[in-house]
Amino acid sequence: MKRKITLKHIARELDVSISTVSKALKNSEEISRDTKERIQAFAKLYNYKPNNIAVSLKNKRTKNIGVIIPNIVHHFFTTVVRGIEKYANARGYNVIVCLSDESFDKEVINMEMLANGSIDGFIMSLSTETQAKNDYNHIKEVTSQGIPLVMFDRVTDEVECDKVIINDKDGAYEAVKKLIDAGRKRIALINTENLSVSKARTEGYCQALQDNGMPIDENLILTLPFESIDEEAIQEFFNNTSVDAVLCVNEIFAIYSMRVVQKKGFNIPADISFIGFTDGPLSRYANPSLSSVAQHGESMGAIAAQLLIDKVENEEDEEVFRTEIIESTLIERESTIR
Amino acid sequence: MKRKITLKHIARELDVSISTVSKALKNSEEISRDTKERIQAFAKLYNYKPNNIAVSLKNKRTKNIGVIIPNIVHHFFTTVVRGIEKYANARGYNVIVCLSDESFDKEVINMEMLANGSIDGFIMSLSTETQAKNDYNHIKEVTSQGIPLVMFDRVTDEVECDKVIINDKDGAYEAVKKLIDAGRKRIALINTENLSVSKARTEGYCQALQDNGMPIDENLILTLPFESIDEEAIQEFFNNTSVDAVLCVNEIFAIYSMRVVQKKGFNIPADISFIGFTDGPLSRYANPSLSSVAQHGESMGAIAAQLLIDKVENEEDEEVFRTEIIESTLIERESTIR
DNA sequence: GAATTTCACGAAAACGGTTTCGTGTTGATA
DNA sequence: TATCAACACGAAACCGTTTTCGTGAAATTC
Repeated sequence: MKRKITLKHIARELDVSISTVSKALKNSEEISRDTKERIQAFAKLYNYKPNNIAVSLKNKRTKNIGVIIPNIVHHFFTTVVRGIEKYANARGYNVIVCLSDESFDKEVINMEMLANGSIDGFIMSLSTETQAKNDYNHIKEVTSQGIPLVMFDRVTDEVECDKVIINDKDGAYEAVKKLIDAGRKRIALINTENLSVSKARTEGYCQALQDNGMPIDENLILTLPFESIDEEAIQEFFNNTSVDAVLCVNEIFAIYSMRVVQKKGFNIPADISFIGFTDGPLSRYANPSLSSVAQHGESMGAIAAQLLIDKVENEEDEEVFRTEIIESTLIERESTIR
Repeated sequence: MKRKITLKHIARELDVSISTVSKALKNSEEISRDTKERIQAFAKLYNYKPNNIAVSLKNKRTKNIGVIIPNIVHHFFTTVVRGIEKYANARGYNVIVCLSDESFDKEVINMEMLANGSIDGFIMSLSTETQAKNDYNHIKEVTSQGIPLVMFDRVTDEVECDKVIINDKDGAYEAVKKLIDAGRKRIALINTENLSVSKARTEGYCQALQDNGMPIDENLILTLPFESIDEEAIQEFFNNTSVDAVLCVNEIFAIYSMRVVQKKGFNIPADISFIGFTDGPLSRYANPSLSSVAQHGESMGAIAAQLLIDKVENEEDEEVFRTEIIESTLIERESTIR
């Protein structure tokens, strides 16, 4: 077991001081060419790499960014993480991923753990529980310490920070508009409680109906507790409600609903059209494939990472916060008529 | 912006030494009850939390574990990450996730970055490129420095370390056995190049055929470059080959193949049965739903994390390496006949 | 009352780097 | 030959902890 070599070892071995070694490895002008070459050669030979922890302590920069998401077994969030990772890595940062598991308490614990020096900044998306509770003190605590934060997707006005969101309202609006233009009259919405994004999508849905002189029928809206599928509720809904199109705020609701109506003998898209949110593998490989509002998670992640790292590396912290809005894209597939 | 408070601040404020503060906060017997109470009250009031970096430097323990996976937009890997996270968090560890993106170079870079003090140990699954190249020097380098490593799923005999795998061979064997028992005669296999798991599954497939007196027909085996679906190859395969059952080494191949044969007018499972690997959402929500060999990613992650942390926290590093084998489970759904 | 413990705390080293500043040597300049 | 800048390097502080060891004062023992 060969132990990691340190500046001290090199210094002792080459009979120079630690400072000289440090400077030589940084190619400082202060050190003579001869000495630098000796030291650099030796360091290379023994594969010297500075200890990240020591550098972090000294520089008060960890080159780590903390990412807190509600769930990682979730296509959209993974695409975001991938975007963050790629961008952050390219700028020399590592990503520490923590899962809140949709729980307020875990979100708090994770933030506190990471806030004590482990990271230079946060990227996060709120847990459902936090959004339901509407308690953001743990987040304010962190920002008030001067730790940069970027929120994405599930955000809140209660916290002042950079944000990256998709235009959920527009995305839903456009989807519903498409359905209306295709002649659909009874357009249902399946949404979810508490979630900020679900609210925005619902607004877009309503707006589109209104703008086109169609009534908003509460009976056409099914609100489910959360992404865990309440199969009975969905079946009951389609038993009692006649619809010719459905907008779902996520993939799962859509896929499951499609199966339900297919089993009831309806044809998709002839009888009922479907549009979902989150353009994941389920949408792509469903049968029929599902038209979906793409959220562009990867660019969302990249932009979030860029905002964060720019802020981290920018000395003068001008207190100006930006909200980047990413346009969603409707991907049309077999579940709707072109 | 309230800055983080340190031991030094508390010491100065309360007119004691730093050591006294440190000990008092650790409830040391050395410090008088009075002083301890004063210090603890003050620390609580100002919400003192030790700086992780400083503690890490001093203790040579970061309480971070590095996870390197080929891809995060991938159901199986995310379940593993979730298992790791949950277990690690419960034991007070953070998880730094790095993506190799199936690239050898990125795998190397990430390992080197993390190995310089950022983490106490690694959990990883090999990138395809690494498995194809068969070059594991970057990994040996890390283990030779005494950094504990646990490999999962995509592992290699070339590196001595703890491993967690599923019984891929048995999983495939059992699946094929099920198909044979159901009277299938022409059982195809769609697998992938280079991947260790794909090889094991292929062995299981062949073994099951042999054990049941059935020939291994090379024409019934389609080997695809990687998980990116080569649609043409699949279509061509089914155009030229008559089969009554298909085993696929992943979900995507299976889902896509099902669509191909459905479009050709075959009924699943009456005409052709399908079994995939990785029991993800695609399998669950496919139409028909796909029978699949479940890999139990979450327990895999948890076990990997346990092996790692046990090793990290175990002083006497007895050089004994374990390979945990997790039994896979065949989940039967609509794509096969019961 | 002197010697010895016990108590409660502080000084300082250490972790592994970075960085400022000081200093001895050299060669050039007046 | 005295002066001085340039050069090349080292000493030491510092980041925020932990931990060992030392020590003065009080309490105990003889």
